[in-house]
Amino acid sequence: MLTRTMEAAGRPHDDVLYVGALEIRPMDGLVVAGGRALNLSVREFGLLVALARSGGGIVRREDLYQRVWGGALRGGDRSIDVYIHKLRVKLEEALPDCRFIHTHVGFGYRFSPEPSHAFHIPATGR
Amino acid sequence: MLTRTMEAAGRPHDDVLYVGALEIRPMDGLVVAGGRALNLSVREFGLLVALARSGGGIVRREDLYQRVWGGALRGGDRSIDVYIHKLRVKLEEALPDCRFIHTHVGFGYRFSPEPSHAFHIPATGR
DNA sequence: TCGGGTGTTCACCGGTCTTTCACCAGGTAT
DNA sequence: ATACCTGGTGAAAGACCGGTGAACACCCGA
Repeated sequence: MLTRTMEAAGRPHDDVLYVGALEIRPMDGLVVAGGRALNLSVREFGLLVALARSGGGIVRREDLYQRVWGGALRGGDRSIDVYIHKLRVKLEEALPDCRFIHTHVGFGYRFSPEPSHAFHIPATGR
Repeated sequence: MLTRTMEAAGRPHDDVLYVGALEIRPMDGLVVAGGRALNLSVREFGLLVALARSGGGIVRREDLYQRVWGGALRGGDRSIDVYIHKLRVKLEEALPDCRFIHTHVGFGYRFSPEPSHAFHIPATGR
C-alpha cells in the first residue's frame, strides 16, 4: 500500500502538474512548455487544468463546463468548442510534435500527450 | 512518469473490465488496448461493454440489441451485424494477435480473447 | 477616449455516426 | 442440386456533432 504524498486519483491539489513536456502550475496560473511560458487566458488556463487533472480519462463536456465555467452546460452553448480550439492552437504552436487534446465523439475529451503521428494509410477509415 | 495510474488509490474501481489486453471503463467511455486508447463510437462502445460483461458466454442477438439499443430487435434490422463488424475491425487493428468476437451461427456472439491463428493468408476473403 | 485583449455567440462547414440497403459467402434444409 | 437462412461486408443517405472563423460586447489600462 502506498503511503505516498500523492494520492493521484484522489483530489487534484497538486502544486505542479507534469504532462508530457508541459509543466502546469495551477496556483501560479503558469504553464511552461519546453522552457517557454505559455500565454493563456483565464478560460484557456482553467480548461487546461481541468483536462490535465483528469488523469488521462475522458471528461464529458458537461463536467468540463461545470469545472471551468461553473454551472450547467446549456444546450447550444459552444464555449467549450471554441476554447478547446484556442487551447489546441496554442499547444500546437508551443509543442508541434505532440497532441494533447483528443476528441471522443459523443463522450468528451481526453487529455494525454501523444505524438502527432505521421500519416498512415487509412485502410477502411474509422 | 508513472506507468501505473490511479486505480491503485482508495476507490474500488470495480467498474473496470479487464478482458485479455483490453481495459474497459464503462463509466468513462474509455477503452485502452496495450496502453493506447481506442476511439469508439457510442454504439461500438455500448456493444463492446455488453459483450465484455457476458463473461465469455454466448449472447443472443436479441439480448445484445436489447442491452445496447434498447427495445426489441425487429426483423431485418442489421445494425448489430454492422457494428459487430466495426468493432472487430477496430479491435483487430488495435490487437492483431487476438480475436475477441466469435460468431455462433444461429445462437449469437461470444466474447473471449483467443489468439489469432498463427499464419494464414486471407487472400480471397476467408 | 481609444485600443487591445477577452469571452460569448453565431453561422457555416466538414467529418463522424447511425441506419439502411444491396450483394455475397457459407451452411442448412428440402 | 436447389432453395433458404444467417451472417459478413461495402456503400450510401441523412442526422448529428464538433471545428473554425468571425462578429460583437465587455472590461480595463494607457
